[in-house]
Amino acid sequence: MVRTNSEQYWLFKSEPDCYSIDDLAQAPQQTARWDGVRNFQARNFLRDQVAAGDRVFFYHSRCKIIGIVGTAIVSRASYTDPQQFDPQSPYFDAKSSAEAPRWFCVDITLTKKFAQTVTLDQIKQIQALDEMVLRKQGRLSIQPVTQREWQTINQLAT
DNA sequence: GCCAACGTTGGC
DNA sequence: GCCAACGTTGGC
Repeated sequence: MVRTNSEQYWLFKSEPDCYSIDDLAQAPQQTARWDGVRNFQARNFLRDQVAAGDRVFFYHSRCKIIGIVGTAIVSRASYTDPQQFDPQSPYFDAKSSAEAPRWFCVDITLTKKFAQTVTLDQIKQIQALDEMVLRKQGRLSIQPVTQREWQTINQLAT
């Protein structure tokens, strides 16, 4: 994938028991570090593609109401995830070093919490969303979204 | 909480 | 560099 000048769209997954959109809403400046990503494909997106100004769907997984719960904007482009160097952290990685860091993070800022979740059930029923990465690669926690998918889901949310 | 799918690790 | 074993994700 080639980086273009225009903003790009992403979907970030989180288990709400771990970190929910309400946690983001209550964070200082409604901004949080999106860290702890420990999957190489997701890491590559974070490190190489996600840019400041890109738009993000906030997705709740492994919970009662699964789906997209709101939107955020990338407020800081990728930097090394400090938790990989902290032996106390669950995200510590002994194989990583300052010279060759393995893991990256970005900051996101809340832009909108949807009045109602756009549920996975809904997404599955809409033909325009058949090609979403979400539908094809269930386990990828950072994934690209097309402009058409972005618009379709935003329309559903209003 | 189960378990299928799939990513990662490590012995060979 | 293959692939079995293992660990994790995430919908149900």
